[in-house]
Amino acid sequence: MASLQSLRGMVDLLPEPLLLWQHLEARAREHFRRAAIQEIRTPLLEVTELFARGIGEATDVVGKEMYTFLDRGERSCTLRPEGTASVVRAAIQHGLLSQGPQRLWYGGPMFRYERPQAGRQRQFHQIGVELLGFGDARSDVEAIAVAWDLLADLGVGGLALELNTLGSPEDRGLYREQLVAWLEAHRDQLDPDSQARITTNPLRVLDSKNPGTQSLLANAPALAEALSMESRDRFARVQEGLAALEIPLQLNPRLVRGLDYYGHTAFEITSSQLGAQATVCGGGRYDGLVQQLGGPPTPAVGWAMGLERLVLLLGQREQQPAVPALDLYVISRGERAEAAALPLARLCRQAGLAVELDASGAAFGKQFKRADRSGARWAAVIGDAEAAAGMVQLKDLRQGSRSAAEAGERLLPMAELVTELINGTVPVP
RNA sequence: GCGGGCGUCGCCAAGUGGUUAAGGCAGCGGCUUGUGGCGCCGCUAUUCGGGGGUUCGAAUCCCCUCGCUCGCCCCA
Repeated sequence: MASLQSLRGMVDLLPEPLLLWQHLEARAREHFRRAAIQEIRTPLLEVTELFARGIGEATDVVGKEMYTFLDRGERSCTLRPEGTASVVRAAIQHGLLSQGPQRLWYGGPMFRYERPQAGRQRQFHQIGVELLGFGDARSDVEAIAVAWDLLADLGVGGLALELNTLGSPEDRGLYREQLVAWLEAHRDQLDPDSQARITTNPLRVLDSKNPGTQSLLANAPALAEALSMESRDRFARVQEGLAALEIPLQLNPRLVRGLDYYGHTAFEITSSQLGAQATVCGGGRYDGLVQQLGGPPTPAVGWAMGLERLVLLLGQREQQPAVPALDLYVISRGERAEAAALPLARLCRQAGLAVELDASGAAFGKQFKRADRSGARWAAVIGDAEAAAGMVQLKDLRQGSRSAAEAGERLLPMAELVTELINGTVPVP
C-alpha cells in the first residue's frame, strides 16, 4: 500500500464525531467550574522515572505498556500513560501545595502500547480530577460525586459504582504477608499469571479473571479482615457520605487498582452498555504519592475517565449534537462580484456571524444547491449587476420558493447587510 | 504478547475460477453564468489491502505479509 496511514491505535477524530467530544468536554468543564476545580495542563512527555516511581515498576502499565525512548540528549523519556503522576509532579515543582490544598482537573491524550480493541486505543483520552491536600473521607465522597453527577448529566446509562477499601499502608503490609503465605501454600492450584504475581504484586491476584483461581480465592484471607479500626471507620464514613447523596454503590472486595499508589478508597464506575472494557471511570485515594515523588506529606484523592468509552456510550443515545448553525452563505459569480464577496463575508464575520463563502465560481444553480445543503439561514447573492451597483441580494433560504419575486428576498446596499442581519431580519435562535 | 472474524471506489455493497468488476449514497460536471431542496444525462476501481504461487484464465484457490476488528491480558 503506497498511501500513508496513522499508526496502529492512533486514531483521527473527524469533524462529525468530534461534535460529541466537544459536547462532553463542555459539560465536564461546566461540572468542574461548579465544583471549584481548576484546570492544569502538563506535558505529554515526562522523564521515565516519574512513572516508574509514581505508578510502580511492577505494574503492567510501567512494565510493558509505556512508550519510552531516548531523546537526543540521551534522556529516557516517556509519553504519559496516565495523568496523576504528572499533575502531582507539577504541583510539587511549582510549590502549589504550600499555597494550600489544590482542586485540579486535567484532560488530554495518554499513551499505552496495548492491543487496540473496543474502547481501547494506544493514544486515548482521559479527563481526571485530583484533590491534593484533602484527607477527610468527605473528599473521597465529593470526588466520586463529581464523577457520578457528570456521567448522570451526560445521560450515560447502566451505571454502577463499585467501591472497595485497600486500607492503610500498614493494613496492606500486614495483609500482604497473610496473603502471600496463603498463596504460597496453594501455589500449585493457581494459574501461571497469578503464580508470578505472588512475588511482584500479590494483591492483584485477587482480581484475577481466571475462574479456577477465583473460586479458590473464596477461601483466601480477606483484606477486610486485616483492616485496622481506623480504616474501617474511614470506609464506613465514605459509604455513609455516598448514601447521604443517594449514590448507589456495590461493595467489591476484589476491586484492586492496578496502579501502586492507591490506598484506602478505591472505586470504579462501570457501564453495562460497554463491551469488555466496561470501566468508564476509575480512581481512589493515594495519600503516599506526593511524598513518594519528593513533595510534602499530602493526602489526595482522584479519578480518571476514559473519553473513548464515554463517547461510545453517548453515541448510543438517540439525541446527537448538531453541527453549529450557519448564518449566511455568500454566493457570487463574475469577476467584480467575486472580488466583492470576500470583503463582505469578512465584514459579517467580524460582526460575529457564521459565514461560508462559496469560492467555487460555479454556476448560480450549483452555488444555490450548496447554500441549501450548508444549512445556512440566509444567502447573500452577488452578481455583476449587484457588484456594479454596490448592492447585494439577501435571500431567506427557509422560503421554499423558486420564484425570484417571492417574499424573503430583498436588494440592499452591501454596507447595510451586516446591520440588517444583526438587528433586523435574523431571528435570535 | 496470545486467540477468533474480516479486508472489492470516500461510505455501503453485488460478485465465490471464465475475463468490459453490478448497484446505491456521497462527490464532480452538464441540462441551467442569474436563482435552491426535485428530475434527467455524464464522470469518478486497467482493478479487488500488498507480495508471491497454482491455472489457458484469479477479486474468486494456495502461501506469506500488512491492516482493521472483537476477545484474552491490562486499564480509563
